Amino acid sequence: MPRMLILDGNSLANRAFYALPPLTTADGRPTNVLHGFLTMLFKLEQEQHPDYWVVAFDKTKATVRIEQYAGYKAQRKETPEGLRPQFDYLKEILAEMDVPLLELAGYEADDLIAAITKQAEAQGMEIQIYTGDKDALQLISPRTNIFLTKKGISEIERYDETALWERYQLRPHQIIDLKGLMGDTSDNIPGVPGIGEKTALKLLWEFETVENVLTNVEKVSGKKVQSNLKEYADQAILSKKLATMLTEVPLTFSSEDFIYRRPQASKVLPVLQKYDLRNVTRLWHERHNDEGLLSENSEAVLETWPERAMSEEDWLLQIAEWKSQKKPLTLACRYKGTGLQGGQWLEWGVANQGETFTLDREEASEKVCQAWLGLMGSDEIPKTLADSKTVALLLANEGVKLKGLALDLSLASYLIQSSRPKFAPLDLVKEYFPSQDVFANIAEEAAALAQVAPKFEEDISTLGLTSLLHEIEEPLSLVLAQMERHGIAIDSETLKAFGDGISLTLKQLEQDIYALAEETFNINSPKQLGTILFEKLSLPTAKKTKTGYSTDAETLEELRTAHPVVAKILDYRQLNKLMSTYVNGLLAQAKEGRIHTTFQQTVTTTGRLSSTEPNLQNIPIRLEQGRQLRKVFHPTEPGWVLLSADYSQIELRILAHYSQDPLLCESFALRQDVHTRTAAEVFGISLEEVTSDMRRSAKAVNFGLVYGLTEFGLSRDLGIPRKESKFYIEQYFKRYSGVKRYLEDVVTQAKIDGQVRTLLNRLRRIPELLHSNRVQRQFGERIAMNTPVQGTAADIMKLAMLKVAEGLKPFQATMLLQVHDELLLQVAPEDLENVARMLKEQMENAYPLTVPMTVECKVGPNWYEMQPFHSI
DNA sequence: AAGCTCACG
DNA sequence: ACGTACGTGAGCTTT
Repeated sequence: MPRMLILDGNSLANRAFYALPPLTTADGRPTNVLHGFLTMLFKLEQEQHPDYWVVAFDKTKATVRIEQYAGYKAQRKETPEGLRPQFDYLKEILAEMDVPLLELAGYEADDLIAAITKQAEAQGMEIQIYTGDKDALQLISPRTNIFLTKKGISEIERYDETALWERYQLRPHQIIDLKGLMGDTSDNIPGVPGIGEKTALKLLWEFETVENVLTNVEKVSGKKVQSNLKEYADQAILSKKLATMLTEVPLTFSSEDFIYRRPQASKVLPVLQKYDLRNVTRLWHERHNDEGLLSENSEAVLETWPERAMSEEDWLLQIAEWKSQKKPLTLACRYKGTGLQGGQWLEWGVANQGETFTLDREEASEKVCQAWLGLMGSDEIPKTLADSKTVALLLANEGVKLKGLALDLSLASYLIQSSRPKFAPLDLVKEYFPSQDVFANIAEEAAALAQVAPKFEEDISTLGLTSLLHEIEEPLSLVLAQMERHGIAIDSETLKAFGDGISLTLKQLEQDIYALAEETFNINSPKQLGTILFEKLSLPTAKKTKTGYSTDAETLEELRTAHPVVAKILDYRQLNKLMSTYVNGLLAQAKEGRIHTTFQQTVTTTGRLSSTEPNLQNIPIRLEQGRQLRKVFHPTEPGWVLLSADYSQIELRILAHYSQDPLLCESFALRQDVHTRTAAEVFGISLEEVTSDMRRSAKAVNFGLVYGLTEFGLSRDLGIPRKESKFYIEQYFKRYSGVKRYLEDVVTQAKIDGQVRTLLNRLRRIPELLHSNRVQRQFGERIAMNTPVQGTAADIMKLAMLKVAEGLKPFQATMLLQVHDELLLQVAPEDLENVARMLKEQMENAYPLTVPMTVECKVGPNWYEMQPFHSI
């Protein structure tokens, strides 16, 4: 079916104008709408592959509707100054892109859209309408879908009849009735006073149309509503009329007028340059690069793979055949609950060589289920999945260990483009089959995954990510599944008691603060707090945020001596954080004495893991009061101990390895305290002469290096003048010129490649390097400096986790948590010595660098009382 | 849903 | 003259 894209130029331009910051050309002409609109258009072009497209614009002044109702759109503000000229720029660019434009004196874009839609439907096209205007929902039909901009313009929500029903329980033709009753302030459609969306919907669910509501007005519940309906009956009818999009326009067009022609670089690039549209230009290039680099085929359409109906006997035979012939299977799974908590599989979709199957838990016999689970636990059947960690957890709930994982498509997609937000099956398929909209059933989902799999494999291979995927990320997902499933033991009683103590102090602090402020207010509200501190108490203001006064800890620390309430607030903040996030947060998550976090493996841009629900990677440690919390984490088995292993200075060691800077390398080779050594070099003194203050400064410099050092950042971190931080940085780079050269080189190369890589070849694209905004570009430079370092640390830790998981097998010990450069295990006391030795050995040698890696082990009865442990 | 604040590496 | 250290997730308030 040919596909037509219709864009509401005015509506989308307005959205873009308000959603985006005020960008301009070098000579000051506004361009934010151009950015927003064109970005969207390019994306649509790439994802939807239109056969026809058109952008409709209002041709204002005397519209037909003004004759009907003088108030119509009277409310509407004048087009803002920054927006008006952009319509002309936009039309100029669209013309160069060969995008058909449509406008007609006296008519709004709305009406043109309605008219085109009607004709296109008659010609049997599929129609997609893009707008921010909900009125368009009235045009929904089996052939026509509406795509509404959600927040800003970057997110789009698709509406068909089903989606509309789910959202409002209305049919498309009732949208005008809805507007008739509730009105629309932005279009100044009056509606009926006192009737908003909720009441209007209720009325329409009962009476279907405005006319029917009015006929049956006596049956309407609610006195006020009823009397308003009577009084404003005419206005309701008129409002409905105003909301109706006109399909009769004095214009005939043929589909020829709207044919999609591929935009020509020779015409488009110059006009993009004319308006300084560097981002859009970059997008243009990216699109063409991507097409060259990746095996995307815009014409690709999924094949329909037939589903075979299966009796119990068929299933048993089929499973036996797969097993004996070691057939590779692609699997999709529907389940209830989460993979982790009481999750149960409901349906499996299976795809194999052009055929698909559905295994339904309700229908399948016990025998078939057992045979199937046998297949899942078999190393000999290669499996392609979209989310192996969840599947592994679901199978573990059935007592089966997932084996034979051949390809995890979510992980593959993450490695190809780590910044891509979603990795659900549909998103994965859409990456190569952009026109795929929904899966009819689980079998079709499996078939789609099976067809997308070779494309992922190909791109993974092209990008040099094969071993990172198959040898690290995929096996790691199964290790993470085990860790999540095991969980970590927590003592809820102690935690509650801890919370009770905090509560008491918190109440007292609250009273003290109210007394000192001489009024009660919400201390948790930065806005109210700001008013009290900076207006009522007239404390000196230092920093401001977008929305008002800044009241963060750094600001308040400055004011500590200015008023006694400030210290109380700082205490309150600290305790309140402990109470809400940690005491209450963790208590809510504890089940049967354990906490099971979820490790996210496809979230960070650098390759690190993250931890959610709850986040166990940010349990307090820096301040003693919060650190106490760690007492509640303990081993699950009586008598066992917790064992932790920390990489020491892993990121600086990686920097040393990358840069081969002689001083930095030597420092590690000699196993010196690296911060003391840095201080000695920067201040030009001997190691013995370094004071603790000098060491502290040097430590901050070392930290900063990894982040992409700036004078500003260092001065803020150390609380020193910019001049001083500048001096430190200069001194540092004089002594450590190898580091300087490396950091310069990595940025230069990143600008050439548009990406950086870690030691294990993990890739991060850095589009920020091409941004027109200098701040953004510098951000890109810091990313280029930081990602290889942070990412390599993540690579090495992941590799170490695999080796440790393997090494733990002979022992009574479990891996519990990973906190970026630390692993936490629980161990039976008789195995402690051996496990600690293995742990240190495997971590230190996971991926040898040119400088030694060191790992510090600690042991204790809980996560608070950890003492250094040196194996013999 | 966005902004602020703050916990961790 | 600007606005900045890198990477996360959660709770709370305000819009």
